[in-house]
Amino acid sequence: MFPEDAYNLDFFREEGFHRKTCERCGGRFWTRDPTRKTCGDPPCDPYTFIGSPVFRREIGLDEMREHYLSFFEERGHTRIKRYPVIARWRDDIYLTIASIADFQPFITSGLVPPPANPLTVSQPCIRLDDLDSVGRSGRHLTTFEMMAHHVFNTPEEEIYWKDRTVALCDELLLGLGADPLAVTYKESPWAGGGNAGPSVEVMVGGLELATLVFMDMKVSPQGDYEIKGERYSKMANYIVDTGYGLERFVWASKGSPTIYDAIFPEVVATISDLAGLDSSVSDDERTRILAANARLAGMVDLEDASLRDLRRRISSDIGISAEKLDEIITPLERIYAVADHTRCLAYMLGDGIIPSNVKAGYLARLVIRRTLRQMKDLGIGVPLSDLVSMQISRLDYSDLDERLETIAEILDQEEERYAETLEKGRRLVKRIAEGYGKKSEKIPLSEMISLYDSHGIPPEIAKDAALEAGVEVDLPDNFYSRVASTHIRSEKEGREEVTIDLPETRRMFYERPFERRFVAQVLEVVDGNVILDQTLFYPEGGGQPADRGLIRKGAKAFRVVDVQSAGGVVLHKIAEGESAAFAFEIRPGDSVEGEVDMSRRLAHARHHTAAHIIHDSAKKVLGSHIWQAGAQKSEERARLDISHYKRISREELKEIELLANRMVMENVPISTGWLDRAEAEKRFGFELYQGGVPPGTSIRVVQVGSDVEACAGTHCTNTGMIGPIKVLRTERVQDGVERIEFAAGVAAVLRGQERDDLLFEASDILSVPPEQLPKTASRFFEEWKDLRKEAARLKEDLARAQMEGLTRRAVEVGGIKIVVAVIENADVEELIKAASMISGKDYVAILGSDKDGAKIVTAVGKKGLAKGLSAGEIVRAATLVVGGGGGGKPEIAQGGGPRAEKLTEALKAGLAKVKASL
RNA sequence: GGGCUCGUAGAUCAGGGGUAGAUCGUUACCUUCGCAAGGUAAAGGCCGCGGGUUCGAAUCCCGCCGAGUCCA
Repeated sequence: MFPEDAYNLDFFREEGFHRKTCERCGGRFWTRDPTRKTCGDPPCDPYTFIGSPVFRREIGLDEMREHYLSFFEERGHTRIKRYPVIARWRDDIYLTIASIADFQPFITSGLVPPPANPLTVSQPCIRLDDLDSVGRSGRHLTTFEMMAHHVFNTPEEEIYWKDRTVALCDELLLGLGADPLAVTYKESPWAGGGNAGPSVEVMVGGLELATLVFMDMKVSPQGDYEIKGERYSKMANYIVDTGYGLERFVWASKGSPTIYDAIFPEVVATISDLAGLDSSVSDDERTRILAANARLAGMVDLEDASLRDLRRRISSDIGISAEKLDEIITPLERIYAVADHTRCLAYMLGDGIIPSNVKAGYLARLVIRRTLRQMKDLGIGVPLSDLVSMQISRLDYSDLDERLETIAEILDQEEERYAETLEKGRRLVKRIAEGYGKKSEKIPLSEMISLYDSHGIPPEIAKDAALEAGVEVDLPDNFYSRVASTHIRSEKEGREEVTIDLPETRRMFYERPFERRFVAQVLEVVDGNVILDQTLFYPEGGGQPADRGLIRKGAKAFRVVDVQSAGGVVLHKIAEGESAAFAFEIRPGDSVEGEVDMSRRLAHARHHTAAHIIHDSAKKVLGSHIWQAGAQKSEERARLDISHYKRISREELKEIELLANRMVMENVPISTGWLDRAEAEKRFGFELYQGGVPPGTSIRVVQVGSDVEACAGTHCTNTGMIGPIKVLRTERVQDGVERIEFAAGVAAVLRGQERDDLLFEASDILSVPPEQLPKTASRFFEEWKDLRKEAARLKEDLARAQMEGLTRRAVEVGGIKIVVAVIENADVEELIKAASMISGKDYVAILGSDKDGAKIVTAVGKKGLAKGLSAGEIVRAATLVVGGGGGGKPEIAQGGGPRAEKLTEALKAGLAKVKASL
């Protein structure tokens, strides 16, 4: 735990606060009220603000946000713009879940200075953890704005720490008209994301309005403090991390029965209208029920089981039947959920998340489908895109019109797709249900899990469809946890960080990008890697592969096969067979000469610059929702993955290619340079970070025409240097991510030639010029299909003719007529046709052919079957002779073997088998 | 990043080593003054693509392409 004095603030003492122990939960808290006995946090205290607001007057979202931000601005904080709700700068989370998430990991760790200090921001956050409670509890939201002020203190400079933080909070609350005696500060150790520290929860009227975290520890196995089972030690930097719930402030100011009524009453009203909500319940009664619901729900965690208890308590509290309560409250819950979810989608899609089956996109789809289900239950007929558009218009996007258009298209497509999935699902369930229905069994749980897991059919919908077919299902209450338990979790392997205790290698490839040779001093040789004081070798990074080349000492040359960077130190890997000699030959302190394979480097540079151009062109052709989702370059080709919600058409692709080549022909210079991070972000925004966020106070910014990216790669000096750009193909790597494969420079010419070769080879085969290939190919294909049908018909005719001749040559054994014959040049299909015709005349057929080895087909007519003959057994006896095997049904069977010369003998063996069986 | 499922006729899907099927739709004919319905018949298949195993692959195995879905 923290030291005893962690919460002993001068502020509390000076203001006459008392430190107390809650008589319900035992937690410590601070209050001005000498008579207070409980900490203020539910369930120790109930909601008291519902119906009796804690602030002076009602304040809406926009006004409250502005009030907060200007309050802190007036007190020395710099207001900064909100970050996107999709955390593109993080690789550990998909969504921005707190204001502090904006500054992790580099700013909190001290690697990068904050954009301002101290600062204030109102950061929209999305948390989907309590999705099930949204709409039901009266207080849960998927999306909320975390208003915050943050301070980043260093050992050199402390801006302010605990006292001023709490003082500011207190001033804010009292300024809004909160009763000083009603405000309590509850002590609560905080830990998360590898950091920890003391925190206070700020409670008013039973509602937690803010949390003030004093982050001053980090995870450390040998640390002195233990919090929630992990050991922590003090950090040099210490950070004020506050979080004020904008929506809760608004709710507290209004005292409405639910938070939803407080923050977007007009959206709730619109959705109610669309749902044609029955207004037979008086507003008074509804308010009473909701207030009771919210008050009680505030006291408990919402699990499915406890929801039922909750309902029972409410119905007895206000004296109506549980059924009646359900009838009134369920549609309201759905309306609230839709109001919340559509706002969540407005932020998600507005900030550029493309729905997908993976990653952040999956979360968007999850919310979309949930919302669609709720809308259907409510009987809302308008498209989801209408509701989301209404929500987006409330946000402040500068390019609203283009966004609205794209988002409407995305949502309409999602809605249509979900309908298709469900329709397909219903058919599938019906088929499965019929299968179990026949056996008069229930549909087992395993089947229900597979329906959900593999086909996305929610169990409720599956159940409905099954009941329609008159089949019961096995559906336990804990269905979803059963699904979860079928997924085995695999532990992620942490990448080993190589730390080398040497100064950073001087990287000369930025100033002298096209210089081949350099002289450097050897600092160290480790595991076949050489470390130099400076280098022209580019280490792998940003999708650009490592350079190769030579390192020379005197007359001896060693091949560099890989170059990696570890903590700023560049490692040059020497070829396997040469590293022993190298270690012997070259020692720390030696002077060596390096030589970079420049044709490889140039190919990489061309592909890298071309990737930026393709990205820019794609954005122009497809829309501003395009983000890079990954990239990889090689000498031969490169690929760029971009976020896009549908397949790129041929036409669009051609347009992208054309635009890219125009940019090349314009031969504009490419500017690269190091910029202060904060300055770069201010000028270019988060669109800089297409390839991820690099660490460091200054970042390298590469500008190619209108495309500006933070990028550490080596680039051409002007676009003309790239040479031609040839787009090769697109691929859908995931739902919502399209891959464009292309080649640039020499590689583009070579790839073009390869395609020409294919074209010429194909036209040579058909003896037509390339421009006639499509027409000719389709003609050939049509003709081939016709001929195939013709051949089948002819084989039928031929078989019939054969049959007539053969039946005349039948032998008779024990009352069964048997045809044994070789049909020259017949394939298996012909043999089968003839044999089945012969057996149709109630003969036994044993036919063979020596086309491509021995082929034997046997067939048995009705009479033969009655006597116990089996075509399968006969063919097995015969094919054994030709060194093969065969089988089939009793009526007809086929087989063969490699030893065609023994065909006649084999047929005899077949006949012998018949004789033996009779 | 991991898991699961599916690509067979225009559509929806059976079949899961041994002659490619059903239903709907299409076309023609019968019936009718005409239409619908009904009856009869026909047309319509590189069984996603490429390898492998096998006497034989739509079917089994591997790879690829395309689609769907659940989870982190």
